[in-house]
Amino acid sequence: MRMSDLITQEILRLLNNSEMNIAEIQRNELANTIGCAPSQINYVLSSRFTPEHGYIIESRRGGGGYIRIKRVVLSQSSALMHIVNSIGETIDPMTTRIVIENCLESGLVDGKTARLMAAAVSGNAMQSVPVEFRDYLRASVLKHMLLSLI
Amino acid sequence: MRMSDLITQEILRLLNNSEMNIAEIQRNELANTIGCAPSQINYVLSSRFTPEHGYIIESRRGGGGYIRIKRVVLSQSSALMHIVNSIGETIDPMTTRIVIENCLESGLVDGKTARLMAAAVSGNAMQSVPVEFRDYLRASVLKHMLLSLI
DNA sequence: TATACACGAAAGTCAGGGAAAGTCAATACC
DNA sequence: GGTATTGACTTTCCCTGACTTTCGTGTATA
Repeated sequence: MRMSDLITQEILRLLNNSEMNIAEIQRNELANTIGCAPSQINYVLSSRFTPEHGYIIESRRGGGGYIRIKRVVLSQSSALMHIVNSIGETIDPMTTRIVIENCLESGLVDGKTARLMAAAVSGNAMQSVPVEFRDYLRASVLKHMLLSLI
Repeated sequence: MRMSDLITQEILRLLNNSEMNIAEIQRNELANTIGCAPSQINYVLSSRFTPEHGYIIESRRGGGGYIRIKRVVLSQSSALMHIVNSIGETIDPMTTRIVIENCLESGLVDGKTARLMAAAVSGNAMQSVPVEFRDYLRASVLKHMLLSLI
């Protein structure tokens, strides 16, 4: 069995044992008990516990540091997932506006959130990057924001 | 639990017990009851109770000395304006995190909004633009989002 | 009486070390 | 060719101890 699978298994076990769908680990400790390099943990987290997979990671360095893995429970948020998946590599301002308006109308987000997202991907906000990057950037930022709502 | 967390907790407790949002401590005494080096108190104050975080510190040395921590309460819009103005042309991920956490702790934004903003300016979201633009972009996007809340 | 000075009791500063997580490029394994 | 794995290096955060600065007070002296 592969190391990455062992690590994945262990994290899932912790998540299942938790009422709150939260697993908190110490990187070096876990790496030790499993017997792998600490950085391997990062690899597993960044390849299998991404927001796209329905997980949120937060961490802290230094003494008493930790890594916290939250599993997101899919309910009506699968609608958001659907929207996220429908957004490609790039998105133009017009389509962006439509996506946000749809979210608002379908009640997935409230007015305040919609305005916030619109502000984040507005033309004004993106003037500091060259035109050729903007559609990529807009897609990426929009997707990350939508995922954060899950 | 980390010492810095204990100290933080105790100061917050004192602040919450105070009508005036003022906590007054004696450094050596607090260090003693908690069981840490006195200078550790300074560390906590300078890392978690800064003006950026919405606190003002004043102190006095010598016999009968003290440290006074004041929590500043601003109106929401002026506080947001203040934060926006304090953000320059560029902002690095670290400072960004502090700004957003600050907004959260001071109640300017709720948890959901904080997560949304963090997602919008996360490193992951910005991978599609070259490194040299990211700090400019982050500043711009963050400011636009904050302004949209007013 | 008034001034100066000494001394102790606080808080402040800073360099340094240790503990943890993050990053990345190179390599190994399907 | 893509996925795993590692190790070296970096960054962030925590904590301490030695030393410095500031303040109040008591005391000696002109």
